[in-house]
Amino acid sequence: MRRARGEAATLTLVTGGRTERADAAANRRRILEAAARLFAERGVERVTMVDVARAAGVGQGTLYRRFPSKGALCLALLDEQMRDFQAMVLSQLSAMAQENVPWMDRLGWFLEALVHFHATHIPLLSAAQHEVPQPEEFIASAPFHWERMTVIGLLREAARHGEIAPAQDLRLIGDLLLAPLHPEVFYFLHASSGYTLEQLSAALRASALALARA
Amino acid sequence: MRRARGEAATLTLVTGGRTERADAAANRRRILEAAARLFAERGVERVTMVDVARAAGVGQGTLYRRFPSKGALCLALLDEQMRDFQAMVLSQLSAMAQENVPWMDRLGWFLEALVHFHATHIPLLSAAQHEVPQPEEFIASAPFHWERMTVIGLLREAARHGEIAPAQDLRLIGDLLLAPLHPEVFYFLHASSGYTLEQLSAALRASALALARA
DNA sequence: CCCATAAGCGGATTTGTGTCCACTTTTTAG
DNA sequence: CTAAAAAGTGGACACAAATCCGCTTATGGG
Repeated sequence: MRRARGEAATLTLVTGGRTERADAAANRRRILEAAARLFAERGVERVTMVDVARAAGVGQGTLYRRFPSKGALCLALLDEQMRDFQAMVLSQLSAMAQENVPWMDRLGWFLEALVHFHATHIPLLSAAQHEVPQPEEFIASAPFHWERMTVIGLLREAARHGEIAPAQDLRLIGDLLLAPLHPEVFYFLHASSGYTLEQLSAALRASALALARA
Repeated sequence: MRRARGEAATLTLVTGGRTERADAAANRRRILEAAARLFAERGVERVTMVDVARAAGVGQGTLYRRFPSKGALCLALLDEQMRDFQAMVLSQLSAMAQENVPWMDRLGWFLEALVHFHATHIPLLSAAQHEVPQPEEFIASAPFHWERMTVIGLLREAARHGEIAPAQDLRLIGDLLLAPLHPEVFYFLHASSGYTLEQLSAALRASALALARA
């Protein structure tokens, strides 16, 4: 497994003084659209990167320049698909703020929303997690990072408002709450072990309360 | 990614009327030893299957006949390395039974033992989980299955002895407790997020109590 | 011991992920 | 407008995981 070349590309984009070229931006768009279509039709595993490049009308070098691995391509798609979800979450949390909903109830709601989002996106989540070259890349990615920050943030606010004990290591509690949402664990729980989404949601809500108040 | 051929080999071994041939058994031994050595020296990722075959003095076809993927080889090694650990666990649980230790304390001890086992075997655990062709193969494997059965078993005994409420869905609680021990999650918690083994052990013990009594 | 059968063998080959680098195109400053 | 610099391109190529199948060997029954 060789050094991921996209790292260099990423650094170039970040440190360069120029904006992204128009042709490159258009190609990126094309690649993402082709990948989304092919993955939805055939499943990630049965689509090769050559397939994606062909469907996008670009060469392999172009594809890899932009997405250093198949896993990175999946993560980029996941990031896009999460945009709407994130907007919905922010909107709903806003509405709850207007109504002064208890923070732990907001957390419970968010965990349930996560369960449903993960359930409807399990193919791409699972592929993203499995296709990244380095094991820890998935958890360190932007989508999972956002989930984590939100959970920990809600816990912190709950503590600040006296709903839970402030001495808790809230970061660790947040991480423990999110562990079952790791794609492989989640797939095992939902698809293999047969727990319903309602069961999982209820369990996470109960966990949040139990852990935060223990 | 083509159909795993080892499935056919496995079925043959199970349904065949014959015992394993002596040469095949010896080759299997040789392969496992070579792999253990090379993986320990260079890390799983830097060792190719050709390296293992050469070191074992067998051909590639022989290697793959026995271990359908690199991940399966890792799992087999993990299974072996877990033997001593399992024996130690059984022995310790026996000793606790003699002393009538509360079941939840036994569970807490087991969870802590798991944390330590996972910490000292994270390279192989991580590789096994990441190298298996199908995402769910790891969790369904024998080592993880044993962990799961033991945790759920201890919870059930705790309920039977009135230490925790029996109405709980103990299976789900056990699964939630084990989620942070999934290799990728565990690596993230311990190596990336900086939680010590003591912190993780304490958190799992507290989780067990909180979840089971909630 | 012999023979038939089934298990087992291995190295050439395939496949998909990822790399390489000479060439092309876009952008910006003068 | 022009030239230089930097971003970007793509298809040949490398590599490691995995497959294939004709050939070999071990086993058990007669």
